[in-house]
Amino acid sequence: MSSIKQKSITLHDVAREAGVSLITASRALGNPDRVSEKTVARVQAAADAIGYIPNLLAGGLKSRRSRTVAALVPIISVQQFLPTIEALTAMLDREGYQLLLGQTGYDRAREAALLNSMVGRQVDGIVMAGLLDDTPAKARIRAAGIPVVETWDITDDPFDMLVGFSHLGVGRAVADYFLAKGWTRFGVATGDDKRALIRRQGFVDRIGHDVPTAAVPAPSNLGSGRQAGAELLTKDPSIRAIFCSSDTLAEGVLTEARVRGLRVPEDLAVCGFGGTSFSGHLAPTLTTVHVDGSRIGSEAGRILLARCRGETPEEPFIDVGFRVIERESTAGR
Amino acid sequence: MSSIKQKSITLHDVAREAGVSLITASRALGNPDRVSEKTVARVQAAADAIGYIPNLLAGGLKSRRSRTVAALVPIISVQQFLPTIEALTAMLDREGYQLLLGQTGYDRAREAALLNSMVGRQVDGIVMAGLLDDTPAKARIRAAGIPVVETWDITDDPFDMLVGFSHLGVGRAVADYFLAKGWTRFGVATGDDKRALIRRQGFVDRIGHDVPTAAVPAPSNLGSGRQAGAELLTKDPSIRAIFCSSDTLAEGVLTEARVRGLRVPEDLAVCGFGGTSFSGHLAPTLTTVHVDGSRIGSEAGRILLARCRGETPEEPFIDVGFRVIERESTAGR
DNA sequence: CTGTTAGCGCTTTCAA
DNA sequence: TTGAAAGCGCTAACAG
Repeated sequence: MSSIKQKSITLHDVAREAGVSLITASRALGNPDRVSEKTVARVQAAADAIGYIPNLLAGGLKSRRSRTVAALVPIISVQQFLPTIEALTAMLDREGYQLLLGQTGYDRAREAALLNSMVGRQVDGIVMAGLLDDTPAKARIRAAGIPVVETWDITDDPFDMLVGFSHLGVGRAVADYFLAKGWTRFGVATGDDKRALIRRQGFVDRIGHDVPTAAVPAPSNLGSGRQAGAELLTKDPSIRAIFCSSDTLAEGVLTEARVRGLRVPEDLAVCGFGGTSFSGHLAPTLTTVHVDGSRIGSEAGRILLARCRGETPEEPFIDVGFRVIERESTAGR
Repeated sequence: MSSIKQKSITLHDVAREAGVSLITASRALGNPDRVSEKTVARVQAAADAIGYIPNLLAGGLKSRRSRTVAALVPIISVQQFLPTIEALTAMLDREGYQLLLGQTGYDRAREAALLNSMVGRQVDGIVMAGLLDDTPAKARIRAAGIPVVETWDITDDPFDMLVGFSHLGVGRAVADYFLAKGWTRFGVATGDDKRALIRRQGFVDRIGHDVPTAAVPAPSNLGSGRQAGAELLTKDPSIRAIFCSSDTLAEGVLTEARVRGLRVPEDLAVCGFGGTSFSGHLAPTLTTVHVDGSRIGSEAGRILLARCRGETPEEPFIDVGFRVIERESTAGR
């Protein structure tokens, strides 16, 4: 197979084949209501017959709409964001938009570079996992007038639109829940990323005093979860309840507890974060803070597409909330 | 923030600012070796000063290179492919390419539609998770001369380039391993996707007779793994060794076995597939078939980029192989 | 080393 | 309802 691209079939060919002008062919395919039904049918037939595929770069150059949206995540393997990406992609696809994926690697220089690259690609919108970092790219995005949706976090000063929830609130809610259960000896197992540390902060604030903490590099995984669990249980064997910054981390703590002969929840209570589907199928089932990542993706897609169509979404600032789901790992009191 | 895009800063502005012609500015930024160092410096300075970001749509229209690559996966939440996507994205990014992500949803009509859309976006290459389905889009891709890398599978008749391994071989290897251990009562827990079923086929072939099988919908998860485990252990309590089509499924089977009071591996041996990082941190640690998904991504990126540069990769058909990693879940004989 | 010319394929604007 | 003209912002090809 040769990599030389033969000259492709253009709208010109379709027009000739259908016996109409270039622009009529364009309209027949793009704005069928502005052309007679008969003509539309003839152009459609011609396009199908010769296998025409419109060049979206050319169209986008003139119309200034690339029908492309950028999504930036730290690393794609951070499972948290997968349902969001999945829902976003599905929603965009339905409207003929495609998703450009970028990985910042938790690095603001790379984030800035990626954003510039996305601006250069004339994306019609940007969805961020998290808040936009304070880089020079910010000004360019504003200058270019590109709609942005920040997600999975909340702030008083959003760049543009936002779909998220309060991580501080999550930490507090878990602390309240633990306190309501009457426990007194707490620990935290956390990834070292910004939002996880904010959840920890909320937890500590509400508990009222500092709490033994094991921090592992983000993204956390089962192995680092076991490690964090081991660290906490070694450092302070009297710990009775552990708040984990992800369900995966929590699974590691559960595993480590089991290996050490600790019963959950009798000897140790464990709470995760994320509300992943697997959390309900562990043994014991895992208490977690559920966040509707899929909804974040579809809401973000919805308000972004609205703005792409030139509308002004009635509510460009959506708090999807969260809820503590009590399961076996903290039950029984 | 308004969605009206003000007229953007173009190369024209840079040229004027630097006091050179348009094309010299273009070369200074794109092919610096064809322009005097002094001019390059001046143009660079001008571009930086006014915050110029090149319009890649415009450049791509003329040069017929969009610096964009499409990656098609069934669903992004199928974890198997994440390391591949991650490595691919990272490699592309280093060369200034971006990744367009598409989800086929295991549906060939959607796959065909997505491929057409990607062709229309003038992608410079396509990476498929799995083999290209036999759709009309195939002919168009060939006609457009777009390089394609099929991954995670193998065939005698690849469309273009390929980086994968034999699923039949995986099934056989696990059967050989089980047989070498001297076991005789087998079961299979599998997702219902094509490649998982081929692995099962290889397993059954080598075992020499049909084997109790629990099939769950792809993508499999911890819950469906527990379900499959329950189904197998109920249907045939004498089962002694289970081959699972993913590590996640295997984790479900391990969990179900534990809940039922079965010891692994004493009462039941379990083997997964994928070689995910978590498999080594379960308790018991999970025997699995390791596949280097990250390498698949980087090799695919490498040969694809080579072709984008007009080179002919010396080896456009790479078998990355696999290997059975023995761990506690099948140890002890 | 630098510049001029001519488009890439499509859609907007204006006119019929 | 249809068409002609005029570019979108950039780069390939050829001159100078």
